[in-house]
Amino acid sequence: MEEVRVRFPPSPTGYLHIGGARTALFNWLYAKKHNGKLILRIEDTDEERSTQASIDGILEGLQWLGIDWDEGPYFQTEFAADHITAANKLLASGHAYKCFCTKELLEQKREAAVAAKQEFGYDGTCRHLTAAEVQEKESQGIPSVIRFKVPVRHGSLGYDDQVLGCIERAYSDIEDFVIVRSNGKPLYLLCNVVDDIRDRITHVLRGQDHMSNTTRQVLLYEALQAKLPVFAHMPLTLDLQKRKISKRSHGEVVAVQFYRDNGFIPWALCNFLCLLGWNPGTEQEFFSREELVETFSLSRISRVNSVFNFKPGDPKFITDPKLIAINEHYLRTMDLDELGTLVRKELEEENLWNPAYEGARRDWYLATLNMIRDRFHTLKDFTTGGRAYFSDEYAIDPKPLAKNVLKFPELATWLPQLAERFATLAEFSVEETERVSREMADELAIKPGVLINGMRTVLTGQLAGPSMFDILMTLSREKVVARLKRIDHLFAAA
RNA sequence: GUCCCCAUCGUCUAGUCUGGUCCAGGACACCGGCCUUUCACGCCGGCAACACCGGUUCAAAUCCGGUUGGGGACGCCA
Repeated sequence: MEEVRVRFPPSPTGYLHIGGARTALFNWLYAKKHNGKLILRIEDTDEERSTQASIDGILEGLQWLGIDWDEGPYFQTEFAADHITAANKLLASGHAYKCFCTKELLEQKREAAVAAKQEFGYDGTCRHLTAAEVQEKESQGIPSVIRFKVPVRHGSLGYDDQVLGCIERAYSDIEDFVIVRSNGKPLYLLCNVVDDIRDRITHVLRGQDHMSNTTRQVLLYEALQAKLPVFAHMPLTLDLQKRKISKRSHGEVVAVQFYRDNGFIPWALCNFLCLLGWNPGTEQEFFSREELVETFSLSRISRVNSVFNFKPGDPKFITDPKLIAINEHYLRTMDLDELGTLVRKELEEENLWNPAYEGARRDWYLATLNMIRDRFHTLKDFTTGGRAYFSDEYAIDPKPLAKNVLKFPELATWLPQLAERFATLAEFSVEETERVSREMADELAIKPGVLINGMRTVLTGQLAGPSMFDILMTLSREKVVARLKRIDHLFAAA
């Protein structure tokens, strides 16, 4: 059987956004599923807008997501000769012609047509120029573009889309399109096809915004006498206003980098993205890589555009709530060693990493992550809300400080007294610490919660957290006693 | 103006091809309860949708037609 070869061809004119990432992911999944190859091709033929920063951003984004490619990255501009050769071939075979209409004139005509609410396609002015007329214009030095000559046929052109079914369009509705600029540089429609032919691409999986390109490119394949790949157009991702998402209008939240910078787990993003416009036909929503590769199929891609549920300025959700929920799910269920590696990066960035966490304190490190991960949302929480587990320098959140500590001024003496009892305990265990804590609350005739919650806030800086006595064990007797004793400043400041 | 695609809870979606098992299932979010030293997790429960109008049929979310709505494309961008 023919090898499956798919490609992801971003144009380096901006950062990798979630729509592009999803396209890459679907292609990657399809390649993996069929033991095929994914080709990465940077389509940099727009010299004015392509940037190196964008290329770097796209590559980094894909790598971070874990989407690897088998060939490339190829750069489209490096194959300019192929594109020119193909254009000349089309010219020679009568499938294309030189057009001398100026950009300005065309724009004028178009504007007039729009104003008059008329059709505004190319009118075919240069389509029927004789060889002599062409020669004369060229001798006068008039610049020209090369246009594809759409065949005059009755009926319509169709192709079988793997997602949408049979797509048809009347030949008469397709206008002659430019394939080479007047400066000799070939355009996307042509380059893309020439490269796909050269790269032996068997399946073209891209967004529905390319549908009209596909119709024209089918013509190109035919004229170039190349075998047509299989096409599949996936639905677009829109915002709540049903607008196409773009970094310009939506900001960082649609950029893949945003998720890396905000502590998201790469695979959680992939898992979320795959559910946007695709489903397995079962009620399964979480997939390992292997499961997703196994389950993925083009036939289950939706035909309906999906909405990225992001509300700008929402204080509770920095992005689509479902994406956050998926991230939380992986945070608390993923393999501890893997989590350890991800959290290590976060700790290192904040100078909280201790090499012993990979050695003597490995068990402590993983057990601590396991204890605190249940109520975290992102990897960032390990260095913010979880900071007190890794450093003695941590801030006390003002809200719990007021509610759990300052509200009971007596804690200024109670907590150091409790520390003293901990210090002299024969056995520093969950049971014993709880016993003496409750015992002391009894003696003082107060609710145990006063001591427990006060302790929590002093020891972790937080309003809430894991079971208090587990925290005690994790922190160690020394730290607990020390932290509970030096609390004068908390009251002094207030 | 022309062409193409689409239409189920607030959002992601199952069900549409192969009409009846769907007074429409799951997830997220939201609300309530249980658990509990806190907050989460977890568990249990609740709210919430077939765009509209016609037609076909014993029977329509499902088939057909129309309307409306949304999206995409119409570049010497990709």
